[in-house]
Amino acid sequence: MLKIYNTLTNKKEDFVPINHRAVRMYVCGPTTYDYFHIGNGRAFLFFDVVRRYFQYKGFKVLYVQNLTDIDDKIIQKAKEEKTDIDKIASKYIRAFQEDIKGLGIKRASIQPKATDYIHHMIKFIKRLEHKGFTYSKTGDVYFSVGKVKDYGKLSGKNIDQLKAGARVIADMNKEFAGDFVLWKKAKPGEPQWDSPWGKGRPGWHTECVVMAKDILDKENYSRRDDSSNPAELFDIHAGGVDLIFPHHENEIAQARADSNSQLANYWIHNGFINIEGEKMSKSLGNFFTVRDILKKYQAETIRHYYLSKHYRSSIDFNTEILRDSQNAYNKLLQPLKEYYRDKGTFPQKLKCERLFKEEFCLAMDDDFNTARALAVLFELGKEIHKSNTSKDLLVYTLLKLGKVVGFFRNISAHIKEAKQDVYTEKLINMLITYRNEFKQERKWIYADMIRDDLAKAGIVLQDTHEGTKWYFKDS
RNA sequence: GGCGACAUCGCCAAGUGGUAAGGCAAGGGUCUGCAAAAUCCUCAUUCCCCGGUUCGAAUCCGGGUGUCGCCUCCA
Repeated sequence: MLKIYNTLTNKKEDFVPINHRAVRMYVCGPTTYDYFHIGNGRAFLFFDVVRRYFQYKGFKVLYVQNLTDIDDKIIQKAKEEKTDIDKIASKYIRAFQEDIKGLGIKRASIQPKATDYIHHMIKFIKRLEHKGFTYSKTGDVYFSVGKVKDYGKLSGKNIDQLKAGARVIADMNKEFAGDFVLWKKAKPGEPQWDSPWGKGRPGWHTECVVMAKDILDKENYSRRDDSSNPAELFDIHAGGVDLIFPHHENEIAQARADSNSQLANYWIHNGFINIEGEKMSKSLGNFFTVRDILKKYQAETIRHYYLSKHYRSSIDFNTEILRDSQNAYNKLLQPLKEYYRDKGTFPQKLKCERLFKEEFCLAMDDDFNTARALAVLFELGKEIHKSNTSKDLLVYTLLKLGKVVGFFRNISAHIKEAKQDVYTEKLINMLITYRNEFKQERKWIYADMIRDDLAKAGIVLQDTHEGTKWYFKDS
């Protein structure tokens, strides 16, 4: 039984999907005003693994990830670069898709853009207004948090505490510091849409609620038969811990106000990445973009790094830790490389070795304990070396389970690639022949010269029982 | 001021009542003309400190100490 830690209840709970054959997830996506950093990357990648695991278990997965393409920061960036927000947004949406792909993350089933939903949002805000949850002043529309029962349940806060909160900056138009803006009046020169409250744009907290509902409608995900579930629900709504408050809290508040829905049954939040013990964030400026890290490290290295610790813990980032992950991942790759070099292919269509599979699933079922799951893969790798009789089965199992966490992407192509250039291969084989001649004649100096010079060119020679093998240093 | 999390080998990191997974690094062996790579073996009687509960605690309780997060845009 899969157990998931639910922020809503602060407990590990048995996962019971709304539909027993399908899982619907909504994962908060990027605000597209910059390249995303490795902290964002952790969330995107981890929830990709969650999705893969559900698929591995036989669920059909609806994976929705929004793109926030209208927002203060985008407007700010557009001003700085003296261009308009569409250009900024589309540039970074494209970059987002590229970097996601670079990390080996599967594309979401649906990626709604906030600007495509402005009219839906206006309709939604009108409904909230009609039900008496809002107030408006001079063109801004606010949501009155105090009118929602259970406000603060997700983040474990109560309204009185929020009142006492020392750091809530007073917005003169707000009746209460915890209220949030649903519709923002446009300032001159800002992007704007017509609305019953004048020209303006939606506040950030509204888009996910509206898009989530609409998508379930469109996708024909009907309400659950029993009427105890009053509205469309996702199984999972996910994002980083920083989104718990106020973002997700406010989403729930709106859903409650609108249709007494809690939006999703399970709320999952991943921990932060720290730089030298301190939170990494755009506002602190101490961040690394995934784009830059991908220039130096392969996706699987980064993946290993992310998954080596439980997703709810915070995790440090530095170059040593990536180097460790690189070495670790290469170790995992080794038995596969060896197998492939011997057999020229990988085993197909077997069943996973039972014990390893069980151990792996036990780890993943325990609130996605990827660190424990990786340990199972390493044990499996070790076992492949030792085993004479069941190598095929074990190799197959390693490949299959590894893919659940996103490892071994295009592995056979990757191994083959190095040898594809026929001329290179001929030339290097020629040099190897010469070197062997020198070795026969015990002219070590010349033999070593060939080996050393090739090494400088990035080609490594290995003397083995079956003769001299070579490979490119980075493959 | 309010709320919360965490502290396990040199480093990273699982384990939440039954006697310390895994990875990196390190040391040793095999292989080699020497290397490199690979491979095999070794590597925490002990889990921040002090008390308590228990037949039994890294795990539960109480009290310290330390680190971090949220309460503001943020994954």
